[in-house]
Amino acid sequence: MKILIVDDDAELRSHLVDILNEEGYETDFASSGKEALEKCQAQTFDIVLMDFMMPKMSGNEALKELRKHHPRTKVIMITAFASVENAVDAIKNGASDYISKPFKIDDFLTTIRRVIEETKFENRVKKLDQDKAFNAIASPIRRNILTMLSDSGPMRLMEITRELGIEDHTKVVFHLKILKEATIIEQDNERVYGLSEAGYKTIECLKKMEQILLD
Amino acid sequence: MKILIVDDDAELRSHLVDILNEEGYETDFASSGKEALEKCQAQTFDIVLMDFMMPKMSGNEALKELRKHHPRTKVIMITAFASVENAVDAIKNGASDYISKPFKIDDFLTTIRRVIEETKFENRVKKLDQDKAFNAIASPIRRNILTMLSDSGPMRLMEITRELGIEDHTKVVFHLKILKEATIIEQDNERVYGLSEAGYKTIECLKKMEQILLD
DNA sequence: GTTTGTTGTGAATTAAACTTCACAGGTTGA
DNA sequence: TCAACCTGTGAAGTTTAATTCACAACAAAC
Repeated sequence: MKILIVDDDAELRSHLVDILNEEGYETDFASSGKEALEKCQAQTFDIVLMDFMMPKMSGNEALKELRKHHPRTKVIMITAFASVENAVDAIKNGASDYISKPFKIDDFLTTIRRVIEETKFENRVKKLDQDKAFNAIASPIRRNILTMLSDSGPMRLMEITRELGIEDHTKVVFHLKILKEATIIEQDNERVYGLSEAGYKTIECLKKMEQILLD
Repeated sequence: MKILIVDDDAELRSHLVDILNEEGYETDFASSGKEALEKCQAQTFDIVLMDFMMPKMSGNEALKELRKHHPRTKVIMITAFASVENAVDAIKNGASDYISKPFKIDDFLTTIRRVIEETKFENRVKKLDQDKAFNAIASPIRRNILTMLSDSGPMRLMEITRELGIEDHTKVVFHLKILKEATIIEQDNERVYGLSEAGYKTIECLKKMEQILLD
């Protein structure tokens, strides 16, 4: 777990770094929003801990930029105790949580841990989705279905079945179900099968792989 | 099967087009090497039939260009009867076969059919290779092995086994064998496993897919 | 209103992928 | 030389994926 601490107050910054190091986290720090963005460009952090109030680029601006370019790193904002609206603002802009100054070390660590758990959980879910997608495109039949849907647009069950030259339609139903569970294809209310948003991305990948593998 | 006939002699050209159409092939024609390249750019041909001797861009030049930009379309050259060295030249430059002028229609068709059979065979083999590759990357374990080899360079069996946290090394052997059969990884004479040329391409694909699927 | 075609479900079977186990040759180091 | 480790094979067992079959709801066509 790599954590970046961003604060213009050198004393607080190094204090937080010490605490987190003691807990076994890998840390780095930045004294401004600009420096933080540069460090995030160079390496990948799991969590960024950022002060809301900073000179020049405000924490909120840096937050927006971060979420735009590194959607997978979580941001925790440090706000002044009084300003609830700042905290709400931060959440709206994509912060995972906020900590009000002054805070107890225990509360601080609890927040960090919770966000880490959330991150881990999200990653597990994404891994599962990925596994499904890779499995879905592992079968030649399913790849055929996908390229068909890509070339000819949405199709009905029996159209697909006949185009594939398969006699038993339940076999096709089986494969369509797998593609649907992987959210690669979807069915409209008239039961027509078509590529989903993720499906178009998958097709893109497929095309690239075929091209690369065929030469 | 789409065939492109390239010849500056309009009479011979339309004669060949007629013969091939009668045989049920889809045809198109061009009167110069330049025109042929343009047509190949716009659409994909399975076979290009090209006269060796043409004004301006020679058949040989056009052949080279074609092979460079469209390695999957086969080229059959038409040469003058006397010039054996031209035929040899054509083969060296990547032509699949050649036909000496004048020729009998039967011989001509036999050559066309042979090249078509070759193409079909090659495509079947490539399809099989592709299936293997997609299967190989369908397993999370094997994807882990690939990313490990990509990140850390070549590794020995037990290094891989321990890094994966697997107790039974024969399990890893099983997966390595599949990756080896898909020619994604290879073993040097000291039994160290490393990515093959196709392996690097596969990793590239994997990275792209992961990135696309994760967002 | 009966037939024909479409779109499914759920259980049973078959096939393929994966794992585990027993064993064995080869190398290294004490 | 003997013990410890690495690398692997082949068979048996387990699990998962894929196919086939029997059946059914629903719609359209005759």
